[in-house]
Amino acid sequence: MVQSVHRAVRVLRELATAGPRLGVTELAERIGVAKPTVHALLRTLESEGLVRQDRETGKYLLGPGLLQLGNAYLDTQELRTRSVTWADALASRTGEAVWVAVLAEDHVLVVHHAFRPEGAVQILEVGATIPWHTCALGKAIVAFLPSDRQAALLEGELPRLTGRSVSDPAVLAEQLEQVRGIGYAVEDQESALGDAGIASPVFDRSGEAVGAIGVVGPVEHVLAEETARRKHAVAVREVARNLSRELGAGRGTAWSEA
Amino acid sequence: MVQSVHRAVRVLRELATAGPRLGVTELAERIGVAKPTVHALLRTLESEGLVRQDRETGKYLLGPGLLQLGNAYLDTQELRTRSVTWADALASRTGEAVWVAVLAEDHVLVVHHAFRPEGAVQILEVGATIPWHTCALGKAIVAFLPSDRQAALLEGELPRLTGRSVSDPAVLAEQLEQVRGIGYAVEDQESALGDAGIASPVFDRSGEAVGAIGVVGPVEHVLAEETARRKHAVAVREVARNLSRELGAGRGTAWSEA
DNA sequence: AACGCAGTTCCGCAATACCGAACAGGCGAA
DNA sequence: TTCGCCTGTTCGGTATTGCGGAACTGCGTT
Repeated sequence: MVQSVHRAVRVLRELATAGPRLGVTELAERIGVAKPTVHALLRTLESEGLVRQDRETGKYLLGPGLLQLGNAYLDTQELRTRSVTWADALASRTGEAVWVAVLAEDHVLVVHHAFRPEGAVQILEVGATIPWHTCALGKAIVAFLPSDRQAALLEGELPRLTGRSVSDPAVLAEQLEQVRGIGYAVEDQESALGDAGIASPVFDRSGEAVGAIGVVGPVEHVLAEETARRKHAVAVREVARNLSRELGAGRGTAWSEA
Repeated sequence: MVQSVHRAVRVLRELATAGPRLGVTELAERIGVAKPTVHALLRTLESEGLVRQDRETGKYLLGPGLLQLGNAYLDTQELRTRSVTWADALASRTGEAVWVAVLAEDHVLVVHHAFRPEGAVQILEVGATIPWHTCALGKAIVAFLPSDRQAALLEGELPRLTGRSVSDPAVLAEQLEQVRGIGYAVEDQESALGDAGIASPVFDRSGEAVGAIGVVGPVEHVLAEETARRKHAVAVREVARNLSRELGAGRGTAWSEA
């Protein structure tokens, strides 16, 4: 484990989470490293374009090179490239926005976003991260993970984003069991009030859940009446299954075990 | 300059540019570093989520952490957040897609993309990079840079992307002079056949050109007839000026010098 | 069955990154 | 204006740390 690289990434993370425009001194005490050390790291990162220095205040903030690398990641993500057409189809079939996501640590990372066909301005959510237990995408993925990883996630932090977030491991475990039974997961305003979602897991040739696809929208559209909800669930599950086949998953993978 | 951080970034860059899914050995000889060293770097980056290892082949590819950092960069980019409403307005006024970009090294980096109001599927170009001299955005920014940076860019590599790309420094210098005169730059299929663009620079309180905003679309829409072209140019320049004011640029900045 | 090549591990050397202390520049208070 | 305090920055000695040669292991091929 290379120490200086580890510290450099911590610097980037700190700039990303704590407000941007941090000074050398502030960064140094946040990370617990001597000031000159942080300075050297910053200079290196700056020469690579991953960090830039505000000429007026002398403070540091994230650099454009990160966006290029982030975009390069998206291109390597086979799930994303393969999901584009399926996501579009699902969006027009359901009339709702469609998200495709993968699991990164204990958060869900949105890698593709097909806009709702109709409707006003929508902001692009690619790159957004959400705690796994507060969204349908996350529950869909985790439900089909090996049980040791599942247990680890259930024991981790389970923050509450809204009054409806579920933070009790026992309740979540039960929900996951249910997801394994029906093949899709549901979120009812657990990450943002007014928003709901339905999602199903996507598998690749290894048989592991590599991500999930699902619809996201106003709770009135997605979950209001039972018939609409069922129609959405069927559409989502079907698309997820097709996408999985395209990624090389055999018929015998987890979603057919249910 | 911290050596191991520099090398770690080189690893990431190599994975981003050369095809993804590179092996340790291949990376080692590309970068000119011993195999065990690269291995240690990769393990560190993997533990940070910036790199992941394909379990089947053992080869390495970019990780999801990069997307999170790239997105965090976008949030720090004041130009982007401020430009959103202006870009939407410009898109509906002109009926074309609108891009907002900054200069990163000798490339232009798209930080915001407002879709064309009408029209079929469009792919999101945020994160895309284009050589500065092959697009209107790039010429608009460079034209108002300090003359030493301008000279450096003109002396650098000027690759040709299409048969219409301009790679002669003298011709480009003349174009930049013209841009300074009229306050906007034009691209005629210099980065992709069939695509054209018109862009104006955006300034901040320091008076430096921090980016550019402009329309991009089929050459038939953007440059076909003189009247439409002029209308677009006026709209672009006006929006760029308003955006600059919002970023704190005084009346006395470069775009009014022309 | 033997080969070659991949990713991985080990260990000693010394190059390298770390940090304490001192420097320079900008801002606010007095 | 002057002082003092706070930045970001530079320097150089120390020993921690990362480096790479050589050896190991497991897979796919010949």
